[in-house]
Amino acid sequence: MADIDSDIDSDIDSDIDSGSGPPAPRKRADARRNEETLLDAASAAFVASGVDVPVRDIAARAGVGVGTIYRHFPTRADLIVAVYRHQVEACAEAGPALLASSGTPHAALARWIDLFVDFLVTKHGLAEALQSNDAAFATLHAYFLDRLLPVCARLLDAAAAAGEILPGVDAYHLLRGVGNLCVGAETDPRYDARRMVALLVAGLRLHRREAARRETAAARPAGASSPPEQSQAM
Amino acid sequence: MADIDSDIDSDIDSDIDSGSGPPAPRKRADARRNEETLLDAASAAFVASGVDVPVRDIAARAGVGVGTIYRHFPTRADLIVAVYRHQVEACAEAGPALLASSGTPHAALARWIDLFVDFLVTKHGLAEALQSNDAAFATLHAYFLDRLLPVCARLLDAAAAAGEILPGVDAYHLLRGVGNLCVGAETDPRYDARRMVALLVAGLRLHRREAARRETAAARPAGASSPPEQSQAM
DNA sequence: CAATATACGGAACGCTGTTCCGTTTGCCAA
DNA sequence: TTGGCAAACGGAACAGCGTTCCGTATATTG
Repeated sequence: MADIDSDIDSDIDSDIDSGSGPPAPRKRADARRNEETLLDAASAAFVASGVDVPVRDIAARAGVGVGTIYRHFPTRADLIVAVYRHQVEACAEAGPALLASSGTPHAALARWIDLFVDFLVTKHGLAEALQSNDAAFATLHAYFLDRLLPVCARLLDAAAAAGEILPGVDAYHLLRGVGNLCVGAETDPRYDARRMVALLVAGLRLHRREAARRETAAARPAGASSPPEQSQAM
Repeated sequence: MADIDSDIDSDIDSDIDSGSGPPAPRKRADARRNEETLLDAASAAFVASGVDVPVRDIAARAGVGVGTIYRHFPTRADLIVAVYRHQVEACAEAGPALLASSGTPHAALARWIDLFVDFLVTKHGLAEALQSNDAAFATLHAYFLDRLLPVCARLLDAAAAAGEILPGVDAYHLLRGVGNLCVGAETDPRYDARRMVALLVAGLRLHRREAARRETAAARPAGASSPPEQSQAM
């Protein structure tokens, strides 16, 4: 499975007057240099010690003071987003492509989730950070949701429209569930997150029997309709 | 759904010479009193601020110094285990009971997992602590596994033997997956862990079509047997 | 009522994230 | 080229955490 590209941002100051807002008074040269250095250092530090590596370590790697980090990236989430921006973007863009190239919408969904899982699982502590409700990670949360939620929703809708999965599962739940299942995937050799995710994805498939039941239920007056199998677990 | 009992240990020093090992020279009265006070304080603090409440807060609640906590409970995990021991025990004991009383093994499994999820979801941060690979939580991990893994395995085996679920899913994976799905269930109102767990449990069901395919595959020479639907996601 | 082992309290240490300000440095205009 | 100033830097300093350690207090026992 081809993984998403993993090079580092090089278009840091590419917002040179995009036409809207205040003129953006152009940053100093050393500032731009440091920002790039910091991204490299952070990327390396994340690989070595996870995304929750001490700020001082990143600063030391980059050869700057801690103040410089906070000036460029007010929260840790901003730094994480900057480091993984390209990969998240690639994952988002892969969604529509998979929908077009895959046999069925469900296959596309499964493949896309695979991509997402591969990404999460190979970044120490990213999954953990994503579910953390620490205020420092709010930006991270927001960014991932902003980029990936629409993609996931579209795949989900397509699969539901094709009658392959049961409707009513929203993208947020799925994304969050998948993210949750990835927690600890790297540190625990006994645990295989991919397998559990596959089970989850399998769980939302609509099977012949359920589909039939669902149709007869739809024909009857709505209300106490008995939802499919997994509801017996509630 | 009846939840597990939630009273606090009162048989702290019930190991008064159980016959084995060194004579256990009987603790001082104030020590026993403090241990109980600490359990109460910790229980209250966990409810108020989650299981990762600062040690000092627990100490303040109990009216003791932090040293006293560490003397009684060397690691935070020991304290957590002590507080929730009864409930975990009850959950473990409910397994065989459910297997006997429920219609099918799969129903028993689903109900038991419900019990487990209800327990996890109502304890702030417990799920998070369970997957944390922080060394401080090793005891917690070990205890939960020790008590719940055999129960889960037995339910799983029963369901597999009845042909209701696909074999080859081991109890550790399931327990861990369910635990993972419970992370953040309390703090994120948009997320419904129970629903995702239900999906996961549904995912391991063996359906008519798959069962048939599985049988023909078993009849053929083993090796490149194509596993059921969810494998297309791998 | 001593003597002593046991347990207690909380100061102290080390490691975090985060802020803040004196100092340095790039930039531009004179 | 140079002077001045805004921008950026570095790291000391602060606050909050877990954990350790030891002088002090106290329950127990003879």
